[in-house]
Amino acid sequence: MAVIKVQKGTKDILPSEMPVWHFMEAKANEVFSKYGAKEIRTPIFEATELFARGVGDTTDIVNKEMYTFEKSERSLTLRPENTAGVVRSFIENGMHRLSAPVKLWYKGPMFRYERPQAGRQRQFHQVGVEVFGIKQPAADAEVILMAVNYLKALGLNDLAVELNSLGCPECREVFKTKLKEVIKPYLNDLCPDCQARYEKNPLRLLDCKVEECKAIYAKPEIQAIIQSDFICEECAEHFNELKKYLDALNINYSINKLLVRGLDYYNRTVFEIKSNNLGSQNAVCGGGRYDSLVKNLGGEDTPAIGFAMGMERLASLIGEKEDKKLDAFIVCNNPLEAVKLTEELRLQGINCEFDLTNKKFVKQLEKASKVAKFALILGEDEIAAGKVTIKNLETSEQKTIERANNFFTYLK
RNA sequence: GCGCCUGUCGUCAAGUGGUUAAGACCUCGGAUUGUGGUUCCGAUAUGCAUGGGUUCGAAUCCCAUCAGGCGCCCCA
Repeated sequence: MAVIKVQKGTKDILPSEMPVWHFMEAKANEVFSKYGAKEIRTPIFEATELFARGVGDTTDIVNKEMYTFEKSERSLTLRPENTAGVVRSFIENGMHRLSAPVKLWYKGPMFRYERPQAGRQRQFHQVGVEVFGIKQPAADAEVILMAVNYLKALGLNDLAVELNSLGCPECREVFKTKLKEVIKPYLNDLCPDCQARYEKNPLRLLDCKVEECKAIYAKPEIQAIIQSDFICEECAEHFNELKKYLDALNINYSINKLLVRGLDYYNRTVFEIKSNNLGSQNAVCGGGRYDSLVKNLGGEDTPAIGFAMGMERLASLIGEKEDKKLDAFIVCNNPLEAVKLTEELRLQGINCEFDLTNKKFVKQLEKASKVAKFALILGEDEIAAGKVTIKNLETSEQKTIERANNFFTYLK
């Protein structure tokens, strides 16, 4: 019989890995709650159109990476990211009428049909935050702060925050035009990808990793455009304000003029947080402002900003976490007494097990020493006397107490 | 979609053409009929991803397929 295996690019998260995941999830709730954010869970599939209109149909994510299927003549898609879904819910539930800001956080699986590699899977998990209703740069600062403090709470240092401003649609258009103008003479020397980008999404040109292209973009007249502060006065003001906040909050960051996020909905602030310990896929967090998305998806004109983090990447930076041992393992050769005592202890809030196969005493004790902090010995003598012997498996100390006791204080 | 690398027990592996495919961990059983985890003994791959081919002989060489890893692209 052929064995059925996990699908390419997907992974089981095994019991041994769960401590790390519980840790990430608990910290997310803890940290984001401090900022007044509430958790939201949206469906794993949505109308395909949501992503086409939301994420943008010039992006790779929408063009070639979506899991799309038909059902009852509807086109549905497994979510490749969660911002579009959260925005859809925000609109559908009239959240623009809530007192701004509306701060939402989420965690869950996302799906992209890509070639898997280190730090990249087809089903992966993101944890993220979206803040709606505030156009002031204070919101940008707070969102970045939430990301940084969450990473800190996970014990991750050595992370670099990169920042850029894409400007608003108007000034971006001006920039695109100028950029295309100055690059035009070299168009034929660019790599095929770049030639396509030139038309589709000129900002992405700057991301190219091909040496020949990089050399072209390094030319003085092109650098002059790239490094120029092309953004309009209002956008520049917004960006400067943000930087003031970050400085005041002692958040280290660097300006990366080449930072262009791959999703179409971003405007003004974009940021990324990178690690040097991840190999090729080194971004743990990406985010930015998306002031026109809510309106584009049919909602009230509502500014918004958010970020998402890849939880598998976080997990690999956090490393292994020890699994907790059971509080107690019951050593007893009378199965009826064993199951009764075990249930009594569970009602007292103690995690415990007994030997379902009723093996020999020594075997049970051996098992106890592997899986539990304490062995509770309930032998013929103890049963007759209404007592239980508690053995600390690390120190080997043991004492016999009345069975009527609450064991919680002895075992925790 | 493209390039490079890799597939030997549940896990980590040795083996690079010549008899029964090392070893370690895990698991299970025993030494040990109420005192364990650091001791000792034992059990566990008729098979080396799958299918062909070369050869007297293949885990080992060749081809194909499949799977995985890494890199490009893109992103978390």
